[in-house]
Amino acid sequence: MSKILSQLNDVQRLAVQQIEGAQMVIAGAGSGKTRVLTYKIAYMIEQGIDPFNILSLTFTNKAAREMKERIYTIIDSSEARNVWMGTFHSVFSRILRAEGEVLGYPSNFTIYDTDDSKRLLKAIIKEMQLDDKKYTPGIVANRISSAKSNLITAAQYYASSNIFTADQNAQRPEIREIYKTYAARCFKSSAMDFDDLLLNTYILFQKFPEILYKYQEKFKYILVDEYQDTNHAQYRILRSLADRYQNLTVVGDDAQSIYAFRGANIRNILNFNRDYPEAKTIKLEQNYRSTKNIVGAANSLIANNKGQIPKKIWTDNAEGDKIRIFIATSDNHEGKIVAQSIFDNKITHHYKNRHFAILYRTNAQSRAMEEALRHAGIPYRIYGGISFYGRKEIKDILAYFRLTINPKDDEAFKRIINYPKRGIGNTSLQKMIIAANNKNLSLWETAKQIHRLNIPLHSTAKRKISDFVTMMESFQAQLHQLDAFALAELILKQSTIQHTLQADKTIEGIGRMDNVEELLNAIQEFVEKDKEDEEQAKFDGEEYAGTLDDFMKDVALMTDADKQDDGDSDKVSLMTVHAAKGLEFPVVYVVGLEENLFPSFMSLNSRPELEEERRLFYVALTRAMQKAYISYAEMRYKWGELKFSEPSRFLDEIDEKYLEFENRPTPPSPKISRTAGTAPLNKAKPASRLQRNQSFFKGNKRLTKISDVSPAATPPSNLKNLKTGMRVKHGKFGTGKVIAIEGAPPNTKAKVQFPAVGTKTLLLRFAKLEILE
DNA sequence: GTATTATCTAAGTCT
DNA sequence: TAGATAATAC
Repeated sequence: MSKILSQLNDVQRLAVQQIEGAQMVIAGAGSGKTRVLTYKIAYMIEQGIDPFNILSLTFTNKAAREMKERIYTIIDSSEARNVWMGTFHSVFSRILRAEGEVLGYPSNFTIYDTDDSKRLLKAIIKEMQLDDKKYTPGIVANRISSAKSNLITAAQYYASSNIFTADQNAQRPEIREIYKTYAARCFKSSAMDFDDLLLNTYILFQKFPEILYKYQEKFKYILVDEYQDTNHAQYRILRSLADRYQNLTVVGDDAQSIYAFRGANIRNILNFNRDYPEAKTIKLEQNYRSTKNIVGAANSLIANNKGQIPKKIWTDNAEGDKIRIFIATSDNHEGKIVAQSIFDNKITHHYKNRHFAILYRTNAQSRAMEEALRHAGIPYRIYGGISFYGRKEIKDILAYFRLTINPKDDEAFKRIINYPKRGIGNTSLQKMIIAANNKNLSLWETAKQIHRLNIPLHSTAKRKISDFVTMMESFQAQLHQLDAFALAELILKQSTIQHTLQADKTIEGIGRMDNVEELLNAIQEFVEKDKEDEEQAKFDGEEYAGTLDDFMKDVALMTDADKQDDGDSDKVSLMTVHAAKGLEFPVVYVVGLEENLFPSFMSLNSRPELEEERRLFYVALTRAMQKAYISYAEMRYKWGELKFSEPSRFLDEIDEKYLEFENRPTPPSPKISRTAGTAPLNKAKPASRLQRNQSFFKGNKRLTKISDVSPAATPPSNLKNLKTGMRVKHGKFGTGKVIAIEGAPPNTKAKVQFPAVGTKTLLLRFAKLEILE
């Protein structure tokens, strides 16, 4: 038997050996899914299939990189580099850069990230003079995004009476206008947003059969990871690509589908056999990752979902410890408990920092964890949140790069026309925008012709604008003369960004400078790596010159997960459960298991959404190899307010035999005097499990918001008893006297007379007033 | 046009 | 709480 096959179990081997035809692998958590994919590709190459004919779509670019490396070692050859491997978005952007011309896009098109899209939408909404309460960029962006994910173009959206009616009913009839304008503006700027990468690829293949044919011939073998999370657009593209040869392997687990919110359609995996009647289905049910307790707990949890592909996940691994549940008094306390537990585990069981992960539902929860870890001297790394490329200082610099590469990029233009300050303020910019829209020009073209166009601007302003144009043109001229690093340095200097940043000696300023350094390092690394690859690239018939536009190609698609690990870093990982998909850790802490948080309050209205939350928790639990901990806090800061929370219903869904409740530590919980009657949930202190079971979930009645922290709960919010005439202390204004109280909670305001600063009206919710009586 | 201050408002997950 | 925006003063 081939060496490759001998390293697999029977079912895995079956999956690997079937090269031809359609195949669906249902891979339970920890069942060696990646192993199957990796070995299958290795095996295909070993069997003589040309790696150039293989397309492998992974969930992150990092996963692609790691898979390639593993294939190198399995087949002991560098042939693996010729496999096309990457995320849907990165692979399709590559195709669009090569072929997009027929759709009217230059190969240097910009990829707008969410931030760019929302800024543009905001500008459009403002131009159209719509009510920005009804039309928030977020809501509109979601609407447009889901349309695109379902392959509905702006024109189709506009023409559909069903959609229009739906929007009308939602009090947002203008969305079709916004979408239309938005699409036109993006096109004019030679820009695509994330969804466009899919939509346009689809259109490309539809409209140009000869191009589709070319890629069908190229990708005779297609493998897709995390198939349960593909959306309609991805589904349709795959279908057309695989149509000719039907050699399509999809791997996934319906129990781990957690991306419905961005259009993932679980039916894709459920209907695979209908789409490909000849397809073989293979189920990987043995879990190699986790202990019996963890697998058992996860199984008992997920059993609460309906309508799954039936499967029985089991394991041969050791029994392991029961899952321990920590009950904390507050979010900060939760952080301390987790940090303490990590500390203990390190000492007693000799774990390294990198063996731990802390998983949470929302990014905001990371703060309490960070603080506690910092305090305990435990190094950590946060994935996600505001990613590196999302930082303002980085985005500003990237905007220079973008405008250098694609001068039509209006969002980049707006970002940097007055950064660093060069005296072209908002008024001038607005005038330019109006002129640009009237003449149907990009802002760049408008700026270039600023002297010729009839724009009511002062001549000084015009001169400053043309200075800016001259500077940018000098960068553009260097684009293919200098390598990325040299040009980046030049831009930083000439634009005076470097100078501006260096002048800022505050801690944040230094931090920003550090980030810029890091960006430069990344560019430097890229240039060097590119030089190494140059030979190979030439062989591929591509031009890899290590220039800035090369560097920028993938930046927008880069996520934190894709970032190279900074060497031998031994750090605890902090991330959302979503970000943890596909990863595993010896010890996992899942924190914040509270109603309205996990499951999220957004999901409580419908069964499908609740089930998705449950799958999410399932994903979280199954990341753990040896030990899993779950925690929740009885009180948590939300929206700047301390709120009571309830243990998550999911805790009760796990079979109790897998759980072990920590003795409730008894720190001096603040004395709580609940006002009678105001608390519909009379169980702020979930003292016993029994009590919780009886009370917290009755039918599917949505829980009343638990917002009324009673007056005595915390000193800063001890303000319900505030009366006129009282003396209070304010952090900034000093002591003063209350002269009036107005408004109803939560918007109660107090008028306070401060001897030092005069009368102030303060929102009690925010002002930290202290009563001095 | 810009710097500073006050006020508002958002907080779900991601390519 | 923190970041964004509006209002204000310069």
